[in-house]
Amino acid sequence: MIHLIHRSPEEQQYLSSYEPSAFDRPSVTVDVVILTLREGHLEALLVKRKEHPYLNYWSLPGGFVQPHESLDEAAARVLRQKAGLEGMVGMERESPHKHPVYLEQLYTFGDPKRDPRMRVISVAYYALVEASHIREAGEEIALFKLRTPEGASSVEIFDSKNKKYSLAFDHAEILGVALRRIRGKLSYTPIGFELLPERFTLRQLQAVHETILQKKLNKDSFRRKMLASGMLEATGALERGLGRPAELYRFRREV
Amino acid sequence: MIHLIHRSPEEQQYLSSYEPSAFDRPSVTVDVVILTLREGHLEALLVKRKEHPYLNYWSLPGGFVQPHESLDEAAARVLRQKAGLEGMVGMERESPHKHPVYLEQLYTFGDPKRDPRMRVISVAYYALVEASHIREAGEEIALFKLRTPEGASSVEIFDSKNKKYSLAFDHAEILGVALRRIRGKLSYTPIGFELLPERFTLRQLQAVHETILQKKLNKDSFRRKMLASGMLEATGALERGLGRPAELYRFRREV
DNA sequence: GAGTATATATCCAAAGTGCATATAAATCAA
DNA sequence: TTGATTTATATGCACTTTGGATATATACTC
Repeated sequence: MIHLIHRSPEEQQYLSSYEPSAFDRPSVTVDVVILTLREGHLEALLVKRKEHPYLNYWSLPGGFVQPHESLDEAAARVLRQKAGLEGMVGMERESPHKHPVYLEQLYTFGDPKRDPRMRVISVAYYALVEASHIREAGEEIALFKLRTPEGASSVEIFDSKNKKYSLAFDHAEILGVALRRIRGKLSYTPIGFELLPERFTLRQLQAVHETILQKKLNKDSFRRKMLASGMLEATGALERGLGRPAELYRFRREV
Repeated sequence: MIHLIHRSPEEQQYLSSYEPSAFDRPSVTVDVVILTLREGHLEALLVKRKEHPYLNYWSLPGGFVQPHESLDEAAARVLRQKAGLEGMVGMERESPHKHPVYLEQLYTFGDPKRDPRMRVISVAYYALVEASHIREAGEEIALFKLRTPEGASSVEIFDSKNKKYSLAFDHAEILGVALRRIRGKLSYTPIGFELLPERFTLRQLQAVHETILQKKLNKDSFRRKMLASGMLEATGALERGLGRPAELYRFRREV
């Protein structure tokens, strides 16, 4: 959306002689909160640091923004390189790539002391990923359960054996902002289906919302609200299980 | 919220020998969308550029993030230096300073080509300011009316004579994001009183919401909703005018 | 004091929500 | 095959919320 403007010779002269190193520049990174749902728990994908500072601490996958890539591109690259996922900002999931996931900018963190090495400003993103698309990699990359203590702004993480860990940098704070964002978003968008397969039952969608919001929802009014929103469309197919089969719905992305 | 961790001698050695110039670093600026309400119009404070590129174009007030200040501090500084306003992130308006205003981070813009000189990443903020606190400064700083064309994502600006101008850089886009943010926020927060004096009538608050949302609201249900929210408190004082005097309310910031 | 303007209170119908109950369609066990 | 069980879907109803109309209160102007 940059305006194309005519540049006078004077301006071109100015631009070509411009010396950018006049300012102290911070480093800029992107960190990506990758959220998924497993066994009724909201979990985040974390990577173990192999460098100082916070050596061996678990941290959000991230990386420096490269000179010629946009912030969105940097976030998508981190998603691809660290988690093997194709991310697309703005939930356009119908691309031909393997597993495009919902990706959205979250907030930018710039406390001067958030990294002891130097000034690092981090543009945080969050992604919603269907659990089956995530591959954990042993000691390097793993999913952690999230818990938000009452009234606290940051988040606690637990591994599969329910052992609690501390996060590197201000990443617990970033996770807290991500959880508050997605919870707020649920009140006006059924964003939950980003965590489900393409076709899903209303029950599954409700379970997703309940897990994220940490509270029970009324089944009937949830059904009515979802169907009335016009954002779901019945596929005709049925999900079989114990009891009457349930209609499978899909999100209407074209609207 | 940085974790205090014990640093081993090995780690301290690493930190002191760390050479940060290994990466190409972008410049980082903050740009502040300063919104106010005048004569039933939503307006933004803009400054005329005195340098290339976009010489003599109107632009958002902004500045480079300094090495030792946080992003919030940089935004507050821009507000102070360019508009003479005291900004406080998180709407804590009861500070003893002259005119603390609502200030909140908006979004971060990082297209590699958004500035023709070099890579500049801009962390945008928006501020809500009571019109009486804004001083325009002739040819340098002025308020512009905002208009969002149907379906467009960016914003058009008009001066007091209704002459239309083009904005520098991607600032029209930034204004568009700011307007969408504040409109969305109105649905769950009566943020409108940030644009009013400390004490105001329900009518005034409704007028603010109507101006921002560009649509008429139902008077009675607006009253009920506002009073039921528990966020307003009657002051006992009355606003006199033509007709029956109206109760003056104030926002309950302590809640 | 009459007329006007605006704020506040009351009333009612329409829509939305939480909850209870009824019905439908599958599985499972005899 | 039949009936109990399980889950999905449909229906009914009380309660709340909302939009809209109307009535009343309190100021102003003439």
